[in-house]
Amino acid sequence: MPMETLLGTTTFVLHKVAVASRRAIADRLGGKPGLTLWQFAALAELDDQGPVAQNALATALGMDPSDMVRLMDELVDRRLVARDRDPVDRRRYRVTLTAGGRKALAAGRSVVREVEKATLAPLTAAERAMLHDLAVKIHRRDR
Amino acid sequence: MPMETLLGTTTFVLHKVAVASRRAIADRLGGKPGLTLWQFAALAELDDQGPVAQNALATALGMDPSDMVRLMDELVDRRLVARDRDPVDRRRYRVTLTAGGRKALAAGRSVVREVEKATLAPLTAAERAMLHDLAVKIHRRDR
DNA sequence: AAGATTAGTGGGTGAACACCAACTATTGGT
DNA sequence: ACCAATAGTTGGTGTTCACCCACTAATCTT
Repeated sequence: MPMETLLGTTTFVLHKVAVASRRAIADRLGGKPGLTLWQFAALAELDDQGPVAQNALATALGMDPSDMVRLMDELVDRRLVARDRDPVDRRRYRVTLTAGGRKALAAGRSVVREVEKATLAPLTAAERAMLHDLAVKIHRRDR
Repeated sequence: MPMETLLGTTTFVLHKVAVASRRAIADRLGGKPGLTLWQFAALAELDDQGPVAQNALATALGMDPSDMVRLMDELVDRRLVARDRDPVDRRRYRVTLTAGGRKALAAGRSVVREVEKATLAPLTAAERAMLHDLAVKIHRRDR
């Protein structure tokens, strides 16, 4: 594999693959679950962390707080999350997943699993595990 | 590693890594070589394929022909490529790398190599090779 | 009580991206 | 000669993304 071609650079190929799967996931998240990628990520993060403030959620996902507001506005509208003032510190919200939110999250996860399965189909189970490990290893130092 | 978290989905982590390295490369390409990612890709593709028509270049890179026009306009302006009508079919251009273009490409490549090296630093040489193989394997079926 | 800090909000920006329609010049098919 | 198809060009579109500033309400510091 020639080192000088675009296909010879790992990050380039990685990027191609990642963007393709991102688009596939985004497209299919827009279907049944009716979620954007960010909305899905927010729901997933909420599920991981339990009730949190909007701000914490925003920084956890590496996005601007003002963008998080608008994201939450819609999720609240659709009753996927509940946004109540934190009684301890009334500047903050306590954002929690509703039953509907959990349902949407589950639907989203199954979409992600499907696409992931299709994307990684050319690999054996061992290779998939290896790829995941390597990606995580990079991601850790990288952040 | 829990399958249900965001960090448990391979494509998600892959995407994070890929986007980070893309940004790093784009930032540093903007420095000394003064190139955008697309411009760099075009130069690299030109070097791979030799003189080609703009259209062929556009489809090779998966971009719109009209966007390629504007990209080429700037590269021609900066004398990084020469754009001459193909004498055989005068609808086409024969786009060729100039000496300056080759120089810019070399500078770009060294940037890419540096960033790639830094990005993949947490991995051993064997792991880097493995990662590249896996990425290419996915990319092939995926296209 | 005053001033600094933090959470959330609203409004807005500029760049990148991925297109699309309409047009000219040229060529190939018949 | 005529028509269809192709290469390139121009001038747009709408979306996403990643910000930034100014502001309110609440809290913390002193």
